[in-house]
Amino acid sequence: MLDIALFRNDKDFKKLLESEKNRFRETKNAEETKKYDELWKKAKQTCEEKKAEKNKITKEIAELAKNKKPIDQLKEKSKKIDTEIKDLEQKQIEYLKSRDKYRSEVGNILWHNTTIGQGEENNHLIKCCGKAKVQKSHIKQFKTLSGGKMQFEELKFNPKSHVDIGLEKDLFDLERAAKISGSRFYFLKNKLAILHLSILRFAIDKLMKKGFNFMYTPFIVNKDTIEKTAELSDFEEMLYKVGNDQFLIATAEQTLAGFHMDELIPKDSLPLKYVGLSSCFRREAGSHTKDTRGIFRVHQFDKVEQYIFCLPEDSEKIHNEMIKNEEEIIQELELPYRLMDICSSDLNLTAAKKNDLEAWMPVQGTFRELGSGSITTDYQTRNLNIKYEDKNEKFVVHSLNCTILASPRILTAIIENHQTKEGKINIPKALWLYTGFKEI
RNA sequence: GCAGGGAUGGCGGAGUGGUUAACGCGUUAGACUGCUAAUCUAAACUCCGAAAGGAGGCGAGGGUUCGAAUCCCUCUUCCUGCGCCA
Repeated sequence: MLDIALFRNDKDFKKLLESEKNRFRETKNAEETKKYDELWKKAKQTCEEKKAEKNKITKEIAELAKNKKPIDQLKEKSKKIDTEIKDLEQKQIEYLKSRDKYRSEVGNILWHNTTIGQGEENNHLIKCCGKAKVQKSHIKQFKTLSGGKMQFEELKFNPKSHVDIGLEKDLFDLERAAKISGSRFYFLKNKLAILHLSILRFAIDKLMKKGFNFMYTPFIVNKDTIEKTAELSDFEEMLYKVGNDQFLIATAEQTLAGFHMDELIPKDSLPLKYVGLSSCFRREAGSHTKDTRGIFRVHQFDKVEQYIFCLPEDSEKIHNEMIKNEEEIIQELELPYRLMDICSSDLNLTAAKKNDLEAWMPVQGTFRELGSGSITTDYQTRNLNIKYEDKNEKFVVHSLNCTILASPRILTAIIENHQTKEGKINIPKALWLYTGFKEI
């Protein structure tokens, strides 16, 4: 959540309200936060005055007891104050709870160059990369979606969807998965399962070469951690609860963010760069009709994720680096993609800025998200209490996250883009060493 | 799973019911001497407050007490031993 100081200072509060308006959100959360903060402060003050009074009496008793003098009268007085304190304390706690409930619903302050706009159609196209294979009937739409900036060649055959190819070539089993687990589950089979493993390892090796620490993280976190790393809406739509108070992670971002919880990080060790591998679990509630066929949108997948802790002034530079890392990987997988700046209304609360990388899908005739990277400033790290020290003063570190790739989603892009007229799937050269085969 | 022992500042570590959580290391600032070394002095948990000041803090949450790091209960977590196990 945001620094409470931003709500107290008029100038900052104005900026904050403007940011909320630019997100096309009501300013009620911010206003209620401010209101309850003031109530809390007042209640706290009166409560502390009572406590001070009581502490004074306690000290007097200690003095009397030392000299073996009677203390009964003061004891009575102290007990009386106690009941008053209890009431005041109750009030104080309630105000603080309300304050932070509203505060957690205020979005991060938008980054200076975040695209302001409402609705997906206002996302801003940053760049295109690669050469797309486009069916004749999709050319017009392709040109619009790529802003006319992307190279393409017309497909000379009718491409098959990843679902058809997968079933034809016995690369996954969806029916049996549905029978034993439910919809949106899958068995990956044979060479496709190998490709899945290969692609993860390929990505991890690449990032380790860039100096990232590789982390294979837990898949389950406790309530405390999930509350500090997820947003309220995630609990309703995304997260699986297991056991009493534990949750399956929806992304390694949650474990990596929590890795340094309650730590004071030496300034000169920043930035701390992590690349995590984990399975991810998502309920996908509220997306019942979307992408139901195949392995594009599933309840369980594996993801390689970058997560970096850094100094506030380095956020933007590092964000760009992380996006570049993602791009490099997708380029080596020879997938045509576009990079989008997500507009303000479509940002999650944590993100001040978010860029999505979307691959061209020749069968659907549209771009689909492969991953995204966000500037989150100190929004998560404040909850997690991760600080660094500079000249004996403590500051909250900043953090950023960015996908490298998620599989099996990326497999759908590979299958559809790299299929040949003869019905084969070409494996990108970069993966040969890992797969041990060049085509499926 | 069972039994025993722990959890105190950035780190190490004392403190077994009474006013201000000792001490050491490291950090920062200042002084001093050719010096960034040594030495000396000071500062540094969190919250409210412009400040003066006040409140809360010893893994978390409760309780006993005028008063709890210290006593009691529940939980979390770590260590040791035993058991089980891919």
